Amino acid sequence: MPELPEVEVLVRHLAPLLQGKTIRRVLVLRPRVLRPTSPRQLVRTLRGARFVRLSRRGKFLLFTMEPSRRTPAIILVGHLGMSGRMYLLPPTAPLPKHTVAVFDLGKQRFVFEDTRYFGRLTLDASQVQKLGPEPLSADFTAELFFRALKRSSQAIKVKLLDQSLVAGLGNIYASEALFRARISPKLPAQALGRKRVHRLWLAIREVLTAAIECGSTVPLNYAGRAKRDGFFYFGRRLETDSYEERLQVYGRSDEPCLVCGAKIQRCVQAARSTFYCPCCQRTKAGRLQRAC
DNA sequence: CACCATGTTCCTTG
DNA sequence: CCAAGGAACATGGT
Repeated sequence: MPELPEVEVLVRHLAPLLQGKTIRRVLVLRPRVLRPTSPRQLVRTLRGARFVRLSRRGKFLLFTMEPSRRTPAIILVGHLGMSGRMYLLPPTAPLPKHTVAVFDLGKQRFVFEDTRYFGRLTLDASQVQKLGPEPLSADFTAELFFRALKRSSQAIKVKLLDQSLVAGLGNIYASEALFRARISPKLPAQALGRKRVHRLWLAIREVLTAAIECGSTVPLNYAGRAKRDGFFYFGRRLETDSYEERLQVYGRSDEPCLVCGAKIQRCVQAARSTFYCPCCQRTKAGRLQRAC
């Protein structure tokens, strides 16, 4: 369940639950997911360590740990990949099929589960340091964004997935932000003028903020086995009432645009699906079109 | 069997 | 150096 808002909501959920807890035992079931850290290395470093702080950087979770021995401060880095989940379970509960690692905390167990094993749990922070600015921080300015885009001929949608440009956008919110900014995903990044870049900059921040707000409002079941769990990620506030769609274009090909009614299109860019309204998100600045 | 999937990295080709 | 395309990683759901 990745992308910045999901990670942010998870971090806020986990932080108070882990705060101050000591890891009594470390169990690693999928060593590959730790790379380049070895299971032995992880066990040795984390056994006896205490959770001090949990934060987020892009799509990464950063666990600041107080070491058990007189060693340098520890940062444990987590990434959920496509299907990663982290949650607490009672020690008696059976471990899920695709468990990567388990931390024994005494009365509870902290579980990292990841069906596809694309995630990461490691002591290597090198990937984190390559990240661009946090989109919701003051570091991410429209001017900086404009200058970075000006240097790239890549399609803007593809560029938005570049974590060194801005950290945390993924395939869903990239499409959503472009729709909100009424910019075609196929435009070369450098073709965007200041005005559009500013609109996109704002749209990115709005889309992410709204998603975090939505996820924070809804009771989420992190450990639940539910297939289509009530993750705000998938669009609806709750499966109960409220038709309020959070996602306006993603996954909606052939459905009507909520603004103009035109059919939402799907295309493939960099081997990933992009969703957009061909009418609201035109390639050229252009003027009104009948369908809109 | 086919196709799709929230992510990232690596490789080849031009 | 850049960009694009494909494959890889691995496991599911529809």
